[in-house]
Amino acid sequence: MSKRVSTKDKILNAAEALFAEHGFEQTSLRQITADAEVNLASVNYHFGSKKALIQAVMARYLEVLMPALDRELAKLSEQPQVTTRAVFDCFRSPLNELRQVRKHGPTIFLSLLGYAYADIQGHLRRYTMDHFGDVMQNLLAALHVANPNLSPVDMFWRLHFVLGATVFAQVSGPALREIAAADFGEAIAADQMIDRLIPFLAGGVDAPSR
Amino acid sequence: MSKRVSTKDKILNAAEALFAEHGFEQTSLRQITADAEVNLASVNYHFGSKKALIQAVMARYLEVLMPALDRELAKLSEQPQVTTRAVFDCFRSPLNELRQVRKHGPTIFLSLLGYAYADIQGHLRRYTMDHFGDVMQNLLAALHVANPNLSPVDMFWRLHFVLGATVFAQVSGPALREIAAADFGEAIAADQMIDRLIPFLAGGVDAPSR
DNA sequence: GCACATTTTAAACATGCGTTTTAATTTAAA
DNA sequence: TTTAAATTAAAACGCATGTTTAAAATGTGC
Repeated sequence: MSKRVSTKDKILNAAEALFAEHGFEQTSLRQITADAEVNLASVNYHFGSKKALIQAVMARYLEVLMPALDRELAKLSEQPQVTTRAVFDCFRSPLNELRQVRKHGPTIFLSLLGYAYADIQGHLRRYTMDHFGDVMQNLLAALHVANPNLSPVDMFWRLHFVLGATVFAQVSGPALREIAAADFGEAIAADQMIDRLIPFLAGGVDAPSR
Repeated sequence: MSKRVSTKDKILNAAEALFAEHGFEQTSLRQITADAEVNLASVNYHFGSKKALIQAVMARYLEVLMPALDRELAKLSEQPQVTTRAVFDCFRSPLNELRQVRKHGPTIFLSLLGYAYADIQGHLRRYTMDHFGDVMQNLLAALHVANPNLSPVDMFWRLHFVLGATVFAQVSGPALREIAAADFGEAIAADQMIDRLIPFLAGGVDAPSR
């Protein structure tokens, strides 16, 4: 009944799970191909290199998320009033869409984004910025409308604090949830974290600048 | 005139600079020993292993910062009123002290903390938590006093959002400063970033929880 | 100045990595 | 069914890593 999965997709699926859990550099092609139950050489055959595989994994997500986020931001810009909170709420439905397509989609994507961002070598940073640059600009613009009192350079930094809090919480999410469960006897699902995150981010961006 | 520097210290100095710039995993013992101008084997001779070296580098910072931060938090707890902002200001003087001892001390320390925190394998996470656990608790307590309306579990998460924004901004600091300089023609020193960061963090922690 | 412990050095070791090669196999078209 | 292309498979390559070894050099106490 179930459709045959191509080698290419088997690799992508195994790779994204391992990347999200261990990062790009720490994940070997041997782990990936073992998990995917394909031959080691097939990665280089289908993708050319490990770098290209990483970019392909990211592309699968960016192609879904980017248009969705752009749509939400466009919708928002038609509103008479734009609050910081409303800007961040624009992320909710794209991420939820992603969750429907892929169970752990948002978690994986944000983890990937975190690792991509922390990537010093920059080949991924350049790649993601090429695809994310426009959305970044739209985000900055929307946040500026919501917060005209903040200087562009202040907003630039705050947007990166936002990104930092987000991806960091996501990357260390499993460990943190473990600690939280032990300390508070309360399990926190990944999709609940964004509910905790958004108020924090909006409060940070809306804060007076000194 | 200048004192002879021991091999051990030469290794520690070279290691911390490279760790802060490239992370723990991406830095090889060969890079470290080349920069330190010592023999490759001396790392294993003096420290036993790369893991032990990493912990020794962290320890040098923790031993300076932890007591200083504890002192500031204790001083704060004697005040009649405690605000979230005041809690975060407790970091200023310990970090400045660090800067006087080591020129790029705060930058390096926060970068190290970031890499340590992102470290999945956990040997460093466990190590740093052993040394940082008490301060974490004191921080949580102080923040709870400043913000009694927030539930412990909410505070737990927000503290980690804070940590995320901080270390992330620090780790990607060089690249971000580069972009900022290009986009705004404005160079931003590392020690000015904390002035931008603290208002953001305080605003985030003080935000309503939904 | 000698004997012993400490430290430094150079070389090799074992392991894991991304990649390439070459042959076997499967797939698809004629 | 035959033939050519696409894919899979196993093995090896070249390189970088952390670590270990054993000899040389240096320092130290008597």
